[in-house]
Amino acid sequence: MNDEQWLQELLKINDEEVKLSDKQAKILEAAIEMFAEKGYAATSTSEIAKRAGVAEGTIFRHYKTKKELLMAIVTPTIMKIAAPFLAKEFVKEVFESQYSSYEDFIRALMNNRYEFVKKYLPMIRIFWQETAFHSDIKEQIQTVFMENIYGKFKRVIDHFQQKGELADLPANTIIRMTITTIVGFLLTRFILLPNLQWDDEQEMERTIQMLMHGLKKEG
Amino acid sequence: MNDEQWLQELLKINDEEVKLSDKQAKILEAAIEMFAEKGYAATSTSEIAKRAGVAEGTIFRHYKTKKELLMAIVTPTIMKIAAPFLAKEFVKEVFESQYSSYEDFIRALMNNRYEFVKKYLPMIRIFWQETAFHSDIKEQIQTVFMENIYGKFKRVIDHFQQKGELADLPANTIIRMTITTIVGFLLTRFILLPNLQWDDEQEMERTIQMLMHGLKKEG
DNA sequence: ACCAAAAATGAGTGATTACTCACTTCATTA
DNA sequence: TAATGAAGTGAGTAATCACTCATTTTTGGT
Repeated sequence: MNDEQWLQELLKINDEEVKLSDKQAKILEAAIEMFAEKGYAATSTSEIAKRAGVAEGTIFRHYKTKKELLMAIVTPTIMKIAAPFLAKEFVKEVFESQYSSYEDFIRALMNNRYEFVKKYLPMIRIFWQETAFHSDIKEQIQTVFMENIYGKFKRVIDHFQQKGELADLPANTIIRMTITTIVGFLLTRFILLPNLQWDDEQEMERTIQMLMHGLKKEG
Repeated sequence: MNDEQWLQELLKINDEEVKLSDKQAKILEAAIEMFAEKGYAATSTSEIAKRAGVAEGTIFRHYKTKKELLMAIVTPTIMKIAAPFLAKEFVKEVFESQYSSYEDFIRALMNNRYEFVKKYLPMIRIFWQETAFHSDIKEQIQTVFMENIYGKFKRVIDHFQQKGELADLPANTIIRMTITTIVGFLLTRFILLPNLQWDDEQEMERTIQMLMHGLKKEG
């Protein structure tokens, strides 16, 4: 995958192709790098222009404001973060064929999001950092979660509770604990303590085991 | 507790009393509020001065740079975050009397940190946000963790593993999962989704139960 | 009441900020 | 190849930035 393909893949929503001129791609790349490193507020448009090898005016030809540049990066990425839940056949696949247990489902989810975070780490950094300051980003995330993730996640949990695999805790609690555990691992692994020696496969399997023992039905 | 007492309590290290003039306290209060709301980089010293009801020059009489003002807030707070582990008798108390099980220990720890986060929420926000950008803050946290927390935490886990209460996972893994679970709950509760209707006591107990089932020795 | 030291002030500093705009260069198609 | 619109440019703008310093005000000891 060449330098621009990954950007195009990240930025396209609903398979709409994104036309990016050479300079535009350079601007986005530079902005992603610098926002991730120093944060949005501490990064100046002149720095972005310099790193992108572009005149400062060129940035404002494509994006009316600096904030609009941030949102152009952030908005499509929210969809990619939610990706595993977006497919129409998602629930059906979980129930009928692909995953015979909640454990398998969690394992697939974790592996999938592990690869995603690894690949788009700078983007994740930007979220981690800027969500706190921009309430509109936070709202977008919450909207996507409620409209695309929550309902499907709940049905998966109902399903495995009825099968007697999961404890009779409220679905909200199980969702929270599952996400917290997965996100907690990924953030620790890639952002908080990336320099430790990690045996990723083993640590993920242990994490899954601890989550499953914690959530399984007793008896 | 009046307006300045909580600040003095937060900022003192090793029980050294902190002398804070009226204006100085106002500056710190204003800075904490604004850094928490908008972030360090997006907060100007003139805004801080205005909110503190103080001339801008006064800030720089007490703190040579804006960064020094940030560190004056952050450094003592790191100690408070680590507080439960700092007492000399800590390990002894855990082993001999106070906690008869890892579950009791975790419950006490979680309740303690719950009250702390609730009380000093703006400070926690500042950490959550600025650790990403200031490597010196991150290093301070890691140093305090390694020197004051890690060793004691490990001994507690060794102890309860020998008693057969905890699974034979590596101590590092158990520490990571325990902290991730507690921090995950507190951040979700107070920062990510503070507006949900939380039954704190019940949700904390569920969280502890899931963690303990996840970590207990099988058999 | 007096004075010296400490604290507080706010106008002023040069640097940097996000953003504009008149202009040039490039790409496409007639 | 000439025409046209889009893409790109960079000097220029007012506003704001962190920080300074000469001056004034407050404080505490006698």
